[in-house]
Amino acid sequence: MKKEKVLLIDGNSILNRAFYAIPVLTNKNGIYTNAVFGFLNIFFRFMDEDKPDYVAVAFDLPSPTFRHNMYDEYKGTRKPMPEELRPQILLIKEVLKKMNIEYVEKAGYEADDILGTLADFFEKENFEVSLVSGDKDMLQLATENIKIKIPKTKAGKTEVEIYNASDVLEKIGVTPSEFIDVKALMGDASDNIPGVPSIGEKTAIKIISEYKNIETAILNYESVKPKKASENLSEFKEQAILSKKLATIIKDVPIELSPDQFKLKDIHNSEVTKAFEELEFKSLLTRFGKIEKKISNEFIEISDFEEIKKQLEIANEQEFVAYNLLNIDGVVHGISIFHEKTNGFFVPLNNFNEESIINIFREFFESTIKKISINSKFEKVYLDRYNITVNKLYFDCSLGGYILNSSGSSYSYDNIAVDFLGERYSSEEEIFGKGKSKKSITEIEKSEILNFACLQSKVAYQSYFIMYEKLKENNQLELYFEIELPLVDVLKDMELFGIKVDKKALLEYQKMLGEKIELLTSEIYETAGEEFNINSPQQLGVILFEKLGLKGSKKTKTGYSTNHEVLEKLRSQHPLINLVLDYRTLTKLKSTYADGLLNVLADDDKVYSTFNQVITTTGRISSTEPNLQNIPIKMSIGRELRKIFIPSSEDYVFLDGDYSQIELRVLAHISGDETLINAFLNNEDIHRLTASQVFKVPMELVTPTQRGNAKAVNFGIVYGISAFSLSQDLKITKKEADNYINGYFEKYPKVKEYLEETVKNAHAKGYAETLFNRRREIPELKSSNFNLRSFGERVAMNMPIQGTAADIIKIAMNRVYSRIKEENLDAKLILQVHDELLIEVNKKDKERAMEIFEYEMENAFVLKSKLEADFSAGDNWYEAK
DNA sequence: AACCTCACG
DNA sequence: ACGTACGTGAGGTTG
Repeated sequence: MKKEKVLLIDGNSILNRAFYAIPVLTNKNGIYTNAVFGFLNIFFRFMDEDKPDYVAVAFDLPSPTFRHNMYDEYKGTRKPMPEELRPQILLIKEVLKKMNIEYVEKAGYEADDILGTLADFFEKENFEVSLVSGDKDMLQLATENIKIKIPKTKAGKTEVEIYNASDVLEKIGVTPSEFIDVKALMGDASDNIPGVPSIGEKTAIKIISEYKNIETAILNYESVKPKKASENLSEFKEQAILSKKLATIIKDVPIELSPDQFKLKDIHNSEVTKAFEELEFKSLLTRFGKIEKKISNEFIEISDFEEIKKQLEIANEQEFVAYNLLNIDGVVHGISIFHEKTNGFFVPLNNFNEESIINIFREFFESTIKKISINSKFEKVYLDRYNITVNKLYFDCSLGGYILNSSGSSYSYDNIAVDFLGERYSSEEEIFGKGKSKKSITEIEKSEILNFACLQSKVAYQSYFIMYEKLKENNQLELYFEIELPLVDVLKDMELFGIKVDKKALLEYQKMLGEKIELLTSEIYETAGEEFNINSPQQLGVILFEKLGLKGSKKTKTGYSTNHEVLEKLRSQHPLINLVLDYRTLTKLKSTYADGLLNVLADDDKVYSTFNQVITTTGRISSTEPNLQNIPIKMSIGRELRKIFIPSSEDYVFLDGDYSQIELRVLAHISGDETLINAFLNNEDIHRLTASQVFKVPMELVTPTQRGNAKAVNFGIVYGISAFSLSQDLKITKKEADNYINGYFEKYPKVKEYLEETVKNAHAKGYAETLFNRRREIPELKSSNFNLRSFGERVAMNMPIQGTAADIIKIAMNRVYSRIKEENLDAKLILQVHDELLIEVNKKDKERAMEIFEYEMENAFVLKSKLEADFSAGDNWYEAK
């Protein structure tokens, strides 16, 4: 007969592990839920994988009356439990009760001992036992019938290490019972097992595998190696014996046990569903069938042209219609449509029918029906190749999700469905896989593709109504409809137009770099006395700090730090350093920029970047493939690269507009600080002014160093300043940095007030916001972890400043874009670099375009501190800036 | 995939 | 006492 299976769970250990693996989560009532959520995920994973018939969970329950025994004395020094975790112990127990899962606790006993007792009991009852814990200590319990399973988080995925008795011997090198002695020798601070000094895991395993137990090892301590271990083994033998007692998990906790009480029954009941809804565990609700919809025949696939036309006629009568282009890695495989009057339909595309089918949809796309979509910029860019302009794109759900909370990881339909509909559907990754093993669409069952495609437009349609209400409630409709949605078209045109590259010049630049790098490489090998991979920080570290013995190394997680800051300090110690620094500069330029740009250069000698509108937490846009927002400018050799970016033909020139100090102006405006506002109104040199204020010298006597330091202070203020970081940055003492900051706040008191107010507000509301009501949730503020909380506070100070600046330039982009259209100018907005815009214009329209450009940038919004920008024109990006 | 480094605002 | 700047994207090495 097949053995019955029991799943034993180390409640405290798994809850604890889950707590630290998942960022702090709360439901809308502010109840902490991350540990419970993580626990349940692990629990259900083992339910699915092991399919046990019986389940038991063990918890610690220390008893106050036990305080005086030796065992508890050692427990006294354990760190207190974080405030966010404590209530979750009760919570998980409540949830387990609702799921009819039996948990076991006994005053004065740790979960370990209860698990030992349970495992032993079930093994004797002839069960197959799985024991899940985050703790290696459990390995001593492993037998051929008791498997210890340890979940480990690797790269966001949970992998499980499984050990039976022979696995322990194979992987650790000792038997399970010998593992007790290993642990006793090495000790464990968190369990307050003293161990034997100087013996760590490696030595302990070596000793025990040789002598089998502590007692024998002590008897033969003279022959134990290494010497230090031998001495300590003798000197601390009592401590070693005591450690063994502490490390031994007991198997006879006095509890009444019968298998029946642990038999699984009715986990998926309405009580649990209610609890999960309350806790907002939407992804877990799926398994309870409540929300999950096994969609069968709900959606239809259509290929017949006449039928498509008929369906589109119905769509044409609706007020709102959601559509989706099924996009897998940039390739469109079909179109789905959803609205009130249908269940949704999907039209597959292939190379042969694509053009004719899209032409059938043309009328729909160009019609005045209000359209709802998820990733509309991609779709607009795609449809442009058929010369289709989507009209009345009314709502884009990815933008909606982003505005409602900019810290989301992605706004794909599955995430939107969970967040706004409380429904869980398979993500692209779940269906197709990822990386190398990503499946092609032909490998997926047709019905699944049908579902996947139709659900996207269905989710878009249904989410729209919910998002709209939330945007309204948050006062974000204007941000949505006046700023973000119009920007889709601006960015779309920027992506479509691209930017022209002087390929010949770029190739020359690449060649020049290649030659210089080659020379430098041999020079470096010669100076170092050997060949090594200069690109490897590890190898470079060995050369610098071991072979050459240079002083002043800093450590990273994996070895020596060799970053610019460290190398800079070493400059004078060895001629190799300068060579390496130059090498770094040149290889960076070559691989990231010269090679990188050539790799993405299209046949028409243009690069077509993608501008992502829903990535950053502050409201900025980002640029990828290629990233055109980090083209070198600070160093002259890098800056040269800007000469390769040119207008698309001879008749055109670049116009460049660059906001001056937009973030500090925003700070002046929001805080209302008169000194700062007046300085900006008079276009004073703001860093000089700050220097004169902080260092108490007249403006004209400010030294370049003072100005530089003041500039760093100004930056620091915007980033959410701390004296420590400022001192690091300026290489001064913390005390001096403190003085700078105090001096700053003394002279700009309203800034101080504002920053304090903002942090206070963010604490109260849980989010920070810009002048235009863009929000960023900051859950870190609730953390009991000092670092996380401090980070939250810096973010709370920075986000409104960086974000408002981002809002303003977006407004400017929209206006410049529409003015160019209205006045029919032969001009294109082609680039945005956070505080800078680049326009390409036909020389005939240059003057008018410049007028509009200047006006719209500087009047995008009225700041008390004024918006100022610098403008110039040129035949390439280098000249135009 | 994680980490380090470095380009920009 | 804690351990730090804010926001990005890309290329290279390494386990």
